[in-house]
Amino acid sequence: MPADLRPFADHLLAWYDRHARVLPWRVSPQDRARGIRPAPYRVWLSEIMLQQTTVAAVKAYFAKFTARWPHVADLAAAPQPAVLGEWAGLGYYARARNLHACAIRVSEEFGGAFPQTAAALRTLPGIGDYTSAAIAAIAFDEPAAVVDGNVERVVTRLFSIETPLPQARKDIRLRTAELTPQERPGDFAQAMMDLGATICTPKRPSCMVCPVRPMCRASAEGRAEDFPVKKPKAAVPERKGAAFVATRPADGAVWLRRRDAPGMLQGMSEPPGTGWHAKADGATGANAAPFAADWRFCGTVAHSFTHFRLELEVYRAELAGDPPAEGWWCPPEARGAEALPTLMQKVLVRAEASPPEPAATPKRRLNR
DNA sequence: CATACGTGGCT
DNA sequence: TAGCCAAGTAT
Repeated sequence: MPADLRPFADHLLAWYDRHARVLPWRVSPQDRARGIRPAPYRVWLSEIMLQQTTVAAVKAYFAKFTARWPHVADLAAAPQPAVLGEWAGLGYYARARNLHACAIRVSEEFGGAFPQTAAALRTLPGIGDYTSAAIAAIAFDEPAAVVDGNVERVVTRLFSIETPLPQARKDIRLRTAELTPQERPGDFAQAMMDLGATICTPKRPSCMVCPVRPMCRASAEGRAEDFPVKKPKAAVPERKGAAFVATRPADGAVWLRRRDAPGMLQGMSEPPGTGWHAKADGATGANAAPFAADWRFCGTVAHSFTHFRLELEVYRAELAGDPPAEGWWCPPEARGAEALPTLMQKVLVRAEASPPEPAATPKRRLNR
């Protein structure tokens, strides 16, 4: 490390010693100094959950997962639907599928012990550049360059990097590697993320109380908020479709199926529905039902995904017997364990909140 | 390098 | 409110 960068890590770590956030998956810098190490399983699990996800949202899920599956072998032994069921609501469901696959590989190929280098961790499903470096640094003291969105923000401000993201990534990684100390690399990584989360925030950063302000070029120039520079995003298109909620009068069960096709919400549960088409394609309606029934329109559900906005028409019908389709009845008491993404939770609420009679707009039944 | 991939909170 | 943002990865 260049001599003029050493004070950065020292100042940051001194600040971290006093201001580290207390988090369920974290070992405090004081305990860490006493030789206490975080369990790699807990570090890994928290890092996967925290990908593009807020600390506040993760806490409850981390508690549920560690209570139900205390060790990686427990998770590896679980059926995938159970894992998806616990993950439901957290989003980015490929993470849950990869989490399970990773647990199985660690159990089968590594005897239940996570590999200890970033390079080896990087080969596991769901573990990329950031997560491999974070686990290696936090759990195994490897001085890896840990670069997440917080670090990108901190580093682009430190050096007033004008190159827009993602073009600037390589430069940011090299700068982070130079800043990272040989000692306490895990605390350093967590300190950078805490700094980004609490002081060096995207908007209205608290430069006046920042422990590294003397070393920050953007702050000196009074333009911290100008970084990182980002490439403008494309507008999100709108799509529409329909969902059909069949209920069983005897116990209020709803008919669900599994989304098997690769793509959105793969592996998750849903009431049967149409594909999601460009809004301009028009007509959905009860005619699109997967099987004939007395479908009643219940209103629409709007939901925003990262790359498109969706408007779903919701229909409901009571069924005497089983529908001629793949799926299963989910009684009310089993609802909580279902792998229902938030969108589908909204659909069920919409269907069940709608009055039973009469049909809002009588739609012709032209279904097969 | 660009795009697909969820969700909830905040401004 | 519409947009932005949060401890990214896979392809």
